[in-house]
Amino acid sequence: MSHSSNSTDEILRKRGYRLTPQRHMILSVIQEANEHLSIEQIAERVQQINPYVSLSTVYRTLDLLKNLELIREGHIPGEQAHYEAADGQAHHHLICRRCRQTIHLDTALLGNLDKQLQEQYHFHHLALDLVATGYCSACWQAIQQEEQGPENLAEPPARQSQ
Amino acid sequence: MSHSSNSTDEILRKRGYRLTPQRHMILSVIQEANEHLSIEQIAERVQQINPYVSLSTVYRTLDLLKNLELIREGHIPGEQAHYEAADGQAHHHLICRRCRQTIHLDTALLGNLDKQLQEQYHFHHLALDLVATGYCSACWQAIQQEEQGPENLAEPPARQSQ
DNA sequence: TTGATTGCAAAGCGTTTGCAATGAG
DNA sequence: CTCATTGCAAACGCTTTGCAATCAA
Repeated sequence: MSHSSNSTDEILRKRGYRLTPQRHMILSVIQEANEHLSIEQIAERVQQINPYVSLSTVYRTLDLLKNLELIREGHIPGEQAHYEAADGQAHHHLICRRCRQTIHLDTALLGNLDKQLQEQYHFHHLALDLVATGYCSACWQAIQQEEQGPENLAEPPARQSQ
Repeated sequence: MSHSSNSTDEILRKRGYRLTPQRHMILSVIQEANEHLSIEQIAERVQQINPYVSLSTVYRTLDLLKNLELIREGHIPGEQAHYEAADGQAHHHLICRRCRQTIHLDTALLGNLDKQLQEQYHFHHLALDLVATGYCSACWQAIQQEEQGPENLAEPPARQSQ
């Protein structure tokens, strides 16, 4: 629970930026969350403290903090981008295409992939974002059912007749 | 170069859909491309053949083909979704945050990750989409330069005098 | 006839931008 | 003073939706 403050201030100043109250609030909100937050969630929480912080400022600040690598940005198709403190554990997502259930995957799953890419392509400051989609077991079963439903009820043992 | 046609037609019909000229064109365009295409690119190519195909149809068709798993959808932050034939090799992306240079990564990089997830979480029909971002070596050097550029040229051993 | 499909235009929605006002150095 | 930063409202751009017309079974 001890975060940001002066060291953050220096990081910004070194690059010619200021740690304004808005920026500080936004960063704090992200650092104090236990999960990643969407822009909407961030704005909500910030505006709970100061209702006059504008959405544009949130967007602009998120972009800045991302470039400074103080926060990480993640993406899930069909959802707003989400953000988490850069010093926390990164994680990935496994999503059911049908019910949208989302499982968080540990970064360890990808092993030393960053190092591999770094060495092979000479990229620096790598950040990985993996999204796996499929059908969870419940939905998978439901789908099977539906297929032998109304229309295609006739599906005899022997398949592939073409 | 031999694709779709009758078998595709059956896949659609089995689920109560029709293989309309529009759908066929859209799928063909994707299957005949050597790289993944954005919605815009797909619409462009389709409209080159028939200028009266509407954008909504492209969107609706893409969504349908994706659900039928005839095509795969991929995402790169800041770009439109892109599509490729489901029977081709999947691939991932390594992107430079500064110059946006994009390198295509082979699926092999992720090894048996799908199987792992399948076994551990009992998900079916898994599709993976990995996006790695960082700074390419050229940009990385450029950034280093800038940091000791115009402003912060004086970087004497002892700082923080505020 | 019935239901799927399409084109068009309008609506939606998240994000970005121009600009004047504010504030720190 | 000068330049970074902000709030506001307008502009944007991509995507979705309502609806009447069309088309296949």
